[in-house]
Amino acid sequence: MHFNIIDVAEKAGVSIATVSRVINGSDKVRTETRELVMAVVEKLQYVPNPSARGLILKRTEAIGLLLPDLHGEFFSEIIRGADNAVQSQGYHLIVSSSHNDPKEIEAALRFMRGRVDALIVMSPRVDSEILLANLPKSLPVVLLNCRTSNPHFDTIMTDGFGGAKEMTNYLLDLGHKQIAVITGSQSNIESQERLRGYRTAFTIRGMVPNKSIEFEGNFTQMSGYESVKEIFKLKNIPTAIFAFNDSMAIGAIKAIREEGYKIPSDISVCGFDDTPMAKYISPSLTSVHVPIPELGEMAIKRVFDRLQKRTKGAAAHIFVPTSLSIRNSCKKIMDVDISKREEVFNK
Amino acid sequence: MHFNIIDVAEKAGVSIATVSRVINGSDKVRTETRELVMAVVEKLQYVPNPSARGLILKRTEAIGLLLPDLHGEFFSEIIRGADNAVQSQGYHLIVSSSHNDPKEIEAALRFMRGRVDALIVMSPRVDSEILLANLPKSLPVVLLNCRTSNPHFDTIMTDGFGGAKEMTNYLLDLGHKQIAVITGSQSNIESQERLRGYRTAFTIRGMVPNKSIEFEGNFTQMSGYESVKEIFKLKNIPTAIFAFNDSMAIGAIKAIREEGYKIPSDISVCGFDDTPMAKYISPSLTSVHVPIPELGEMAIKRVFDRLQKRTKGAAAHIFVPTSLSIRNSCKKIMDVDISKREEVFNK
DNA sequence: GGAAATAATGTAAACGTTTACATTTCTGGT
DNA sequence: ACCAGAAATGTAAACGTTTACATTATTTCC
Repeated sequence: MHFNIIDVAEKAGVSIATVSRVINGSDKVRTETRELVMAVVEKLQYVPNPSARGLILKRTEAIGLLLPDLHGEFFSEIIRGADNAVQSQGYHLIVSSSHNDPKEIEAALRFMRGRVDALIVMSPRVDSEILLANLPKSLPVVLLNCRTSNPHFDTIMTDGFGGAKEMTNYLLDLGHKQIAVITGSQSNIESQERLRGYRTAFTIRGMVPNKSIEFEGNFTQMSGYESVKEIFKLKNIPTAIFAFNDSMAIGAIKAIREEGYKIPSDISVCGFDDTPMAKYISPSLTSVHVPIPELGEMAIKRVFDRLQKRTKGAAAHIFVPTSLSIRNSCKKIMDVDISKREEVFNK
Repeated sequence: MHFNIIDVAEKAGVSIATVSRVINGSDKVRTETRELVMAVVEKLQYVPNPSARGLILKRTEAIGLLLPDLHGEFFSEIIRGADNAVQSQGYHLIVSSSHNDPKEIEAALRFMRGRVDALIVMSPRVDSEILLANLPKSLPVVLLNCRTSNPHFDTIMTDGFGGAKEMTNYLLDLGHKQIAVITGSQSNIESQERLRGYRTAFTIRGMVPNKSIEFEGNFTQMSGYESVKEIFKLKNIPTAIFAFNDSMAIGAIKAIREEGYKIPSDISVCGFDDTPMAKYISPSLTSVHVPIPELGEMAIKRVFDRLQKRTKGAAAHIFVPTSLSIRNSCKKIMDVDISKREEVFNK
């Protein structure tokens, strides 16, 4: 039961061209007629049909945001940052999430084609390289934390390597030597980067990271919890646990306490991402700070730059630095403590 | 640089009608020609233009989801449930969030018009009644936790009243009498419902709720934290604190500990929503369980029923019950304890 | 007052589909 | 071999806009 431009034109006694001009604000149309038309528009509650508009204009005023399965606060913070940024430009966000395997992403991508003016893709799986290869090159695309050898796309990457290295260094400086990690899924490139950073921190000091205390999680609280249960089967309990996101750190903390250990006095724990939650749990969580909403915001900004041709030329590769948010979940190790549990795993 | 149906038709040596028929799977077209066409489609990577399609078909295969500002895990869980449900039907979700004031919602609504086949609206502000009144009645709309006197729309409401009442009862049964609440924004109808439930639990027992220990938060961790700081300025510290969502409960816990009190032995704390986080923090949080992803799922199901005309007739008003997830953050009050702090505020 | 310039408005094509209806091509029965 | 009927394919209108270009109305200037 919607009116179209013809209805408006008839009721106002003008041509559809005039109505169109009024609607689009542009051009010179007599104030008198403009007001007349606007009155009719108002009365009829006329809203231009976006399909018809999109068909001829070839733009939709929407930006597509492709996310993997969303757990925890991370992705909603991304959405928040992105949505705020698009709205300031009168654009809108089309979010498609909850797909991890390339097949689903492809379906989502097909859906997006023609419905959005630009695309922000977050596909952290290693095997999505192929997929990323044949992303539509007809629209601006920004890759968020994706690995690709294709230099054609703008990318934004957080420094997972540097962040993990810094955190590991921090723990080493506190005197920890047996630092277990709980990683994300093996096929997740962010997790890979963080693992690389973790290991590098050791090797830089001439130590060798102990691969037997690297546990694979999947970024959920439960996987953090379960990994710790595994950790406690070890002969020598590590003195610190580095979870590769905050959710797993929280799961880890629960498990550690169930085993009767205190944090940080018995075991230090830290996370990654520094989600809003981190500073509120107890002990407040030491974490690698990632500017999450800003990530979404930056991606949107980039996309608008492309859209408005402010930025032409080669793809940009933005590297977002991380920092340490040091709180109360990690503690300098007591020599006494170590002696009870230390194992000679480094020279 | 995209091909259209005409390109495909030409390359395949058939008419566009035939191509269309092949694309849409329907109708009788010779297997031979079908394969021929499909081959061309494949080669040209042809994807039908959704605008053109939407224009003539008047459907978009997208469902709009309108959310308020998203904080914490609640809304991302809603999205998760909804997205999973739409994907199983080959549909997609257009999420628009981060707007609280009616003006913004209206803009989002205008944007949605013509872009979606149905709408799910979550607008928990009291003053959005007007807005809800002139929601498009040309499409199926499901209202999620919205108050409206308009019986025209399908609604899904969680039983905030019942949940809060039950939780308050539980606390009263544990012997608590001074139960502070930290509410959401005053203008939030869910918060109002919960408050009503809280008060009712008292009055049912012939007690009168102490309004001076009702604190207004805004569903963020920080507001929970700050409310507790206020609470500790009181002469008589309540023995229990009931936060109207889990995020605020977490903020509250932090503040309580900073004041040197233990949970639950000194003060009991409970939340609302039972987000995934709740069972992992420590002490694990007693909370009113709300089936969050299921809420999104139900809304989508309802919308599809309408879309496929399986459900005609009057609007349905679904009432989603809540339940108590009892964990370790609340404790039976010791008589000794109360005596130290009790105030005669009920008969 | 009237030509020239300018401003306002109108006309019609185009965007890329779907589908009712028209046409062509097959099939099988005589 | 031919025809009826069925099956496959094609033609063209329709969906609701925008906009180049054409037309008409208004102003400006002598």
